[in-house]
Amino acid sequence: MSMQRACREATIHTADLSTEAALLRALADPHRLTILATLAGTGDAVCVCDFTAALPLNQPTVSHHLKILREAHLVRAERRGTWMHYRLEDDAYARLRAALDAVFAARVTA
Amino acid sequence: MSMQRACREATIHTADLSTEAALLRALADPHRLTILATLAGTGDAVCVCDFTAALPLNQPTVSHHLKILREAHLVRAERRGTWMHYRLEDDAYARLRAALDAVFAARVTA
DNA sequence: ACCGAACATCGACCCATGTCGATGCAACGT
DNA sequence: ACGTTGCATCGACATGGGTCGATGTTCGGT
Repeated sequence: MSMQRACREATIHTADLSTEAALLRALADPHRLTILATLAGTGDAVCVCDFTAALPLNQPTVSHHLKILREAHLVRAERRGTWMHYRLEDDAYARLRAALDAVFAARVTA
Repeated sequence: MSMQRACREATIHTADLSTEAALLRALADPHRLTILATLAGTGDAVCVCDFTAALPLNQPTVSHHLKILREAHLVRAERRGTWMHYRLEDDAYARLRAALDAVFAARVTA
């Protein structure tokens, strides 16, 4: 036998990462990333009309993406008269960082 | 007029984030996260047979997920006789961190 | 050379998702 | 009260993605 009999057994990660996957799935779209980058760039609330004007999407599609980000608790909506303004949730970046670390800082038992 | 006429214009982020979205889309699956967490946890190469044994998926599906991670340059494959072993790409975590920062550290023009 | 084992690929299926037009709803002004 | 405007929701459609069985490919052993 010139080589070992079989591959050594490896300990498969057992923790459930479905919540992290759900959070990351909210990022898996270029238009949603553009929305988030805009909110992060201004650091302020942005009107929906600005997104519908700038993005190559129709208004219902923009609302759809905003809803996904809202349900992922990455953005928050607030009324200002007729207009809706969206801003980043304060812990958005931290929660995404934590999700990444939950995957890669998984040096558990060693 | 009791309130301002319209919402102030906001500068929409113009940079193309499709590559970042493609990278993050490779993460948007709980089983792929489990694979990555296992590779990060062991810090070594892991045999495909370990994944097929531990994951609630059939062998072709595991190969499919590994292919997605491979094409995203997050993992690397190497033969050891009959067995295939996968390991994390060295810059996997850094590239994901960079993708996140490309979105959230977008305080551009100010 | 043959066979078996490990993994990749293929084709198909089904569900999730991005997109849009049409419609509904809420708020403001007249 | 009425119409208008801004946004959300609905229904429909097309595409993409996860999953699996069947098959192909590569390698090692006999």
